[in-house]
Amino acid sequence: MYQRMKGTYDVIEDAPYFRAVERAASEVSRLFNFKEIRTPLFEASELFHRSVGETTDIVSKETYDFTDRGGRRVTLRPEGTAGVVRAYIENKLHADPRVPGKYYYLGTMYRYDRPQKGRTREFRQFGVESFGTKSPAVDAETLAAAHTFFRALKLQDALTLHINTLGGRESKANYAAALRAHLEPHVETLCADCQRRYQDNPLRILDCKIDGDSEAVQNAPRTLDHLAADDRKNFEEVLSHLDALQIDYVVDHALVRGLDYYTHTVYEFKVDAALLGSQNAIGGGGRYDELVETLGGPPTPATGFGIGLERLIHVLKQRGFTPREGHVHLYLLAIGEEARRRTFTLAHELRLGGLVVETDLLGRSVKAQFKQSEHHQAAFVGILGETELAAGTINLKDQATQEEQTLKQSELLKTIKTRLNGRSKAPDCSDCTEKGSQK
RNA sequence: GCGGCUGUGGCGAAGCGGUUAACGCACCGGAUUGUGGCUCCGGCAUCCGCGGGUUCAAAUCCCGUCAGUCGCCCCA
Repeated sequence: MYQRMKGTYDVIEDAPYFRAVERAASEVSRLFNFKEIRTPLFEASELFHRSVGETTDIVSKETYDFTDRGGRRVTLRPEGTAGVVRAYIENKLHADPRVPGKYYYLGTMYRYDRPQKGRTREFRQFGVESFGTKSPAVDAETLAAAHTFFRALKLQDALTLHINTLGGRESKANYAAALRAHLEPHVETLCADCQRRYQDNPLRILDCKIDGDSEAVQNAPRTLDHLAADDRKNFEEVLSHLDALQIDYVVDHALVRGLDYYTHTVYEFKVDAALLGSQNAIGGGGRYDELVETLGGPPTPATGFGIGLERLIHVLKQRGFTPREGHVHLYLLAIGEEARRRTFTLAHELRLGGLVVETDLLGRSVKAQFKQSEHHQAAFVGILGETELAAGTINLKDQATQEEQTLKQSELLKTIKTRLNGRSKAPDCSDCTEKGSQK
């Protein structure tokens, strides 16, 4: 038997959750006027290596790299930003007079990681990118979009926004140097990973789980103390914009992020560890003012975030969120061959009228047909036998009340719609009435 | 990339070396050929993730492999 590849899974029962979340994402994007962009699932390996960073965990051990039949080095996208930036440059979107240029994406990402709770090799993200300005208001606007998205899913009080700033290129470099100088006498005491980070990317030592609590790291200089005046002002403006929007946050000086392209504002959305196992980040993002230029475009500051959909859904489930499910409105039950021929065509007519209809196609016994109607959780069962066939009527049984009435087949559609809409709880018939009214 | 645990029908789960693989739920058929959900009767794993080994004998022991799961690293 073939089985799915490690770290992948089939979305079946969860499909309604994804639909709900994706719908919220596109709806929020519409409100904030982010245009949808769909970029390829794979790109030249070089693109990700250059943008994400050669020494990052993502590139050094988690990318899906392969050589295609033409000998090209190809990589399945591990995150969304690099591809969007590539498309931004290649399609000359910087020429668009609407600045900032605002885009959102929804799609699968691939990381060759060891799967565990909240982590698979193929996963989905909703992300947003805003190009063309350093304005702190834009950072705040993207965060407002994320906040609105979480609010739409009633998740805003389950998450905490952790935020920090790395400063611009110079501040970042100055800080890295200061950090190195501070840690120099302690290098020997650091874990093996951090000894490597000391060379490659000292900032990452700050959020190391092993050394993060050590005295040397605790007493390390803070990013804020090494910021250029402008950088500090910029960060303060982001925060004041968030205050103005009443978006809560925690300034977290140890927050560094694992991708090299970040500058200035960086942030993560975290949930209680208990909800997601050891994974507590549901999304993250920040500013990447150098990346567009690094990848060959004109100097273009930008900012954006990515949010993991399956982690989000995991939290939604734990909080009791249930997506609206599809319901079968009517199960048409036939007694006898002649009647079966009629239910077959009747089902079609009613579907054209906007009802969700099931009927027996296998010649099942009456008892078996009733069982099927239960399995489908049909709101109504329509029973058609010789008598009804001759009279042009049908017996309509309301599964909620068990009441059965005989009515004309021609009145079925109207009767069912009326009664479904009059019902306080599900089944929801908004879809069928919309379609019905268009006819 | 590293470590722990796990893998028996659609699902849950017993069996842990001795020969027809418990049981519960679900499902299917019948009692009841035009009205189901209760009850009763019957059916439903040529086989215990896969491959190999040990043994007279393996679902049960060993090795490998695949998958799941949890943790580390890191991130979504």
